[in-house]
Parts: sequence; structure tokens; C-alpha cells
Amino acid sequence: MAKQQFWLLKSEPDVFGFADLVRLGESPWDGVRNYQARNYMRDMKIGDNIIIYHSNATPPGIAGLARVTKTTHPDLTQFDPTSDYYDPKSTVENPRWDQILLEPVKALPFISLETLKQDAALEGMLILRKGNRLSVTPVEKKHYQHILKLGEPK
DNA sequence: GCCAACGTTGGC
DNA sequence: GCCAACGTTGGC
Repeated sequence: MAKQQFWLLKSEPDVFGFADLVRLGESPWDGVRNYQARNYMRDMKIGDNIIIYHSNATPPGIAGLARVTKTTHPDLTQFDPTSDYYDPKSTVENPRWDQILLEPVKALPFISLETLKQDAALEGMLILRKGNRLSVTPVEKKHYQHILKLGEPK
């Protein structure tokens, strides 16, 4: 089995939050319209560990854990003129954008961005870098494991 | 290929 | 609503 990898996905809870993932079960992670983020998604393997982060939330922070259940395949919203994610420059023959499927693993006690920032053990996490806007970022194993610890009952 | 203008993200 | 920090677009 391939070495497990760790990722952080940003979502806006008003659009699709961790609670929605729990409610719906296995779901597509679609609407990614940034090449770097897409390329990271293409590196994902089934079983990879995902941290779901809520942005544009009050407060922003980590909500839960998920797991990759299907690797990248075309995101159909790019072909749908009625979708917010429609891309007129993408064609079925040569799609630009991919999605993965993921399933919820467990909710974490909410860990706010402020808490993450103040934790020296998490220094260097991409999500904490000023100006970082990427919605898909790789996470180091040590950072993932530290976040698991933060999510344990006290 | 350069780069200015514009659009988006996301914390605050 | 503001604004920093990008990414994208398009003229040249």
C-alpha cells in the first residue's frame, strides 16, 4: 500500500461545510478552479487523510477529518452553464478541472485559526502562512498528528 | 514574454 | 467594508 499522505481542504461552511459532508456521506469535492490546487488533488491517493478547514467562517478553523475514497476524475460542474463553477473554456474532450470523492471520518472539537497560529508545534503549516489562498494544501505528517492530539478530549 | 489591470480569497 | 496577497487575463 502506498504511503499515506495528508492534506488540508478549505471550504466555506455556508457553501459546503463539514456538517454537510457528514450529512451526505461520500461526496465529490468539486469547484476547485486553481491549477496548483488541482495539481495537489491529482497527487491524492485513496485513503489519504484530509483535514477539513472552514474559511470565511466566524471563527475560521478546523472542523473535522475525512478520507479520500476516489482519486481525480473530471468535475462535471465545469461543463454546466448553470453552475457557479462553469468554465466556458473547458471541453468534455479536454477537461481542465478535476474532483475527488471523500467521506467523513470524524468531527473534531473545533480548533480555531487563532489556536493554530499560537501553537509552536504547527509552525510552517501552509494554511498559517500570510496570504495563503490555496484551497488544497499538503500537510506534514507531524502537523497532522499534532492536530489529532489537539482534537483529543482533554 | 512582460506586465498592468483586474478579479478573487479570506482574515479582520 | 477594507485590504493584502495572490492568480489570471490580455494588450503589446
